[in-house]
Amino acid sequence: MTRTVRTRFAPSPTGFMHIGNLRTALYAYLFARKNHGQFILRIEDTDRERLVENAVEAIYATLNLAGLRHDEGPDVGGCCGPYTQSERKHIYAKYAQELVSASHAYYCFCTKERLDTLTDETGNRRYDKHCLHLSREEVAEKLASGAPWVIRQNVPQEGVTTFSDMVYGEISVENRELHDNVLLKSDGFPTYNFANVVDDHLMEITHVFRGMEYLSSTPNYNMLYEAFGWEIPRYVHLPHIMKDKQHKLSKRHGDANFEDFIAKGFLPEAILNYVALLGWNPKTEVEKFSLQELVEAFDVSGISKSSAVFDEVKLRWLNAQYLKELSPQQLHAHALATPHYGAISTSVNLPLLSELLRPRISALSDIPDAAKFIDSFDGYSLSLFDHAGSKSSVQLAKETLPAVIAALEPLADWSNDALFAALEQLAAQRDLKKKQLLWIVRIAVTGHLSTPGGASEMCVLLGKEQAIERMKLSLERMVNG
RNA sequence: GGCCCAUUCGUCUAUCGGUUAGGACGUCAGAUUUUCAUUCUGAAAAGAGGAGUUCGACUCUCCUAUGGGCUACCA
Repeated sequence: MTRTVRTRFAPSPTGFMHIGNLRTALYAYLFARKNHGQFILRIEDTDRERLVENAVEAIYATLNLAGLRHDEGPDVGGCCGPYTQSERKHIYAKYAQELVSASHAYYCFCTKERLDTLTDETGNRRYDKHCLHLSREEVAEKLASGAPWVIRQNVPQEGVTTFSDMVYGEISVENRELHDNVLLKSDGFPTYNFANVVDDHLMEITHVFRGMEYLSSTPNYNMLYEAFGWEIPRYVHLPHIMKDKQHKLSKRHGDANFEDFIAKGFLPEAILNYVALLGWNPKTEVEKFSLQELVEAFDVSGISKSSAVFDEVKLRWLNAQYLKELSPQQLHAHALATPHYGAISTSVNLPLLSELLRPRISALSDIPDAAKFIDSFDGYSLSLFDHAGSKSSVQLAKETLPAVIAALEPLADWSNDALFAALEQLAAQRDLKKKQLLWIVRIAVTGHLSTPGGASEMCVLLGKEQAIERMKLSLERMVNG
């Protein structure tokens, strides 16, 4: 009988959520959901020096934003709590003792100075099992004297350990390459190596999803499982997400965390979708997946072994796909909720602006640039009127603009249709190509090469008064210039 | 240095011994268009190198190169 699938996401609260972590969480979540299992959140706060305030809250917030609901965790409880490692300190101590009793671990009293002498010429340090050979009496004596101690794993130095990973397959390591890792630190907290094994077992984790940096230490974990007589979980090691071919995505280099991308105006579902595809292929040509669709499509066999470079350009494309599917009202709501509408003067029809912007931006942060013409109009370069594609020029603009103003000023109906009809008619009258005239009007009214819509749309957006005024100003500059 | 892992278009990837090596983003060129954008069509673009195994290798094996990871009382 197979056990219920249980996966976990076990971040340390050392800052915000970076993209690699998010993907690990995603895969663990997808796998659990796909297999009707449980997804557990565990906080690994055993390194007291690296704790960052509010980092736990940030983890909850991010998971929530991403829609990765956990079934068990510090905030929601569950059968196998507590889910914060610092609250489980006594548990690790107990299990460490158990290992000591069975000679799978031992007390070590070596000082940092002694340890430093163990560093070889290549800069490597390898513990020499010095304290393993202490007699029971000597250990008791040192313990009683209050000397600082740690508990180390007693790794056999002969033989080979082989394990199987669901992504990387069979991997073998010579035991003599393995170290007597510290299990329990002198502050009484467990190391990651130890806490992980104990917790994953106690929390009945069946599938361990984690970065491939743990591949080399997996034999150590397995020896621990074996020493306890516990069932070894299935491993799913994940390739790294890279900034470029050489460098891992790291928060130290600035970007690359989920919150930043949200702030830049990417939709959570687009980020998740993109990240899911980095290192995993769904075996179809479809690229757009909702979270639910990812759950259905997810399969470990599609995870690749090699690392993937994070490509923001493709993320932008995917995000644009999501943006286009939003209704104008939805996009408007999104835009208003971000700082990107902050700088835009309220003199224009903002909902209309949102609608015009929708097919033209790939992230909400594109808005300020796209809407710049609204608040910066003076002093644009008149050479914008010169455009070969539409056979337009400053000279032509100078000749035509008075007629445009004359035609539009009396217009009572300032709708897009009415404006477009009027301009079309004017073009015919003056024997101009529609394109020529529209180019002139659009530039005259916006002063920008690229705008979120055509001439008539820009007139509607700005409103009659401002549109006419801008045309007059543009004309004035041409005449005087 | 030692050990572990990886290597297909610029990027993400498909191919799990026999394909004109496919798709997507990006790029470029055309078409449509009320600018820009969207949309549509098309093009350029790849198996790190070398030995094997095989009738036949991108695919299997080995070597080399390159890149990454581990080698902490960090996770």
